[in-house]
Amino acid sequence: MIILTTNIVILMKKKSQMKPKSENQGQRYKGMEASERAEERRGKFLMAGLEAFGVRGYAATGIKALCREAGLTERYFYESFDSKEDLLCAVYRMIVEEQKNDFIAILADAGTTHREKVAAGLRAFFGTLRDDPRNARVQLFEVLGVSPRVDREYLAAMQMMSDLVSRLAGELVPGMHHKGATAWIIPAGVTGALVHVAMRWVLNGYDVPLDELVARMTRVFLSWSDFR
Amino acid sequence: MIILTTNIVILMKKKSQMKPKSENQGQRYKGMEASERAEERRGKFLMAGLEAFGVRGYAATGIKALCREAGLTERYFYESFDSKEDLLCAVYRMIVEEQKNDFIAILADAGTTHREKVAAGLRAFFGTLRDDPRNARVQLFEVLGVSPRVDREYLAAMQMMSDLVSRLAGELVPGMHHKGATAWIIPAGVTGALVHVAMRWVLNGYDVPLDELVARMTRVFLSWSDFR
DNA sequence: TTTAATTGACAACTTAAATTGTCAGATATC
DNA sequence: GATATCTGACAATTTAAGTTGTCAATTAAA
Repeated sequence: MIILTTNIVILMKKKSQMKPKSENQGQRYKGMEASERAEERRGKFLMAGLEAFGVRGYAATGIKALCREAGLTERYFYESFDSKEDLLCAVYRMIVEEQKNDFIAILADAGTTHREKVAAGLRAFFGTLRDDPRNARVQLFEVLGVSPRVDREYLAAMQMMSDLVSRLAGELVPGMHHKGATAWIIPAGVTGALVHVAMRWVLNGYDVPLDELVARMTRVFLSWSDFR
Repeated sequence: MIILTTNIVILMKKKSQMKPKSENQGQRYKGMEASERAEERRGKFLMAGLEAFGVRGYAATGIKALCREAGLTERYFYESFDSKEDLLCAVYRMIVEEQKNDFIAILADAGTTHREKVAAGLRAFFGTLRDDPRNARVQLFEVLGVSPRVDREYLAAMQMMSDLVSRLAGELVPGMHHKGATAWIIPAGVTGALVHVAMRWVLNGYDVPLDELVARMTRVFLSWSDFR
């Protein structure tokens, strides 16, 4: 389910942050500050979420199972996250951020030709999905239709991907910057094509070699750069 | 959530079909046979589902609300459907079937050129989405991530769409039939592009005129037919 | 060694929705 | 007009999960 009444946002009431019973603490434990320990626990939940959502699926995973996976208990889950959905968003952001950074690094690499950049970008995208199927499952399937909030995250990520496509295409064909109300169409189309081909590739068990997939999609991508 | 363990299918135990208390009935009411009345009620639920799912959304719609919308009560809902999910599948199929038939009619129309067929096909696809926003919302957004079963329906519909794209492209470039393990890639890419552009178009309130969208996507489609 | 905060295990509570059941009133047949 | 089926309203039950609360065991500081 994706929210269409995009203007209406229901603000979530911030949880009471689970303060320790007595206020003024900050004791060191296991050689770490309280905030460090909390950070570490948060990280464990992120890893547990990737594993559980990516292997058994979001809907099939309960809070208790997540805690077991993380080796922690419910109280610590609610220390760092408001809900299961909240954790999913955090996991998704982590994944998407990483891919974005990889992609930007490739764009910034001045030592390669434009065509090589396209191939490298596509290789980074599809390669990541192949190398960590949990990652693939979460970002391609599990985030779909969870809630209005997750939908917004998903659409924002798609938008970001379209923007990266635009930048890459813009480098390829310097004069092509569309300005009009239809400038979004081609990048959105490319993004949709990449995501959908990735879905099928994953569902079919990565049955096409990475190199071949990259080569083919590179040709498609390049053919598109002509449109304006 | 999309099921990846595609081989495991949990069969649903068929409901007891809600037989009338005494077996051997078949009385006529309001001038109709029992089966006709049941059919009519089923149809009301299909319409109510399209309206409710398409306007308020699948997750936000409860069984009771659905019954109110249909002007019937729970017992009749369970007469025709196993669950809310079951109704969603039925609504989705209804929508997809109709679009498929439209598309096939266009393919069969011998009086037009191939290029005109492409434009007509795209116009049918995008036009339907614009003319009934409920339909658009259900088929583009609401079916995502509901359950493994709905995911299978969705992926089957995408597969069908890819097949139609292949047929259309095959007519355009007669010699292009790929046979290899990678033949699915380009049609899947086209399908993903169409669906994703449609999503953005709907979310942005149909801000680009239909004609312009069709013209632009037609050019993209045609450029693709060259790939093999 | 003593003490107080922290942690882990798990039970208890809460919530929300689907599903089933009851029964009086409506509708056609005979 | 009498009777049996069908229908609609709505209460009762069931189910399933998230969320909160309790308490003993653990860990580090003093």
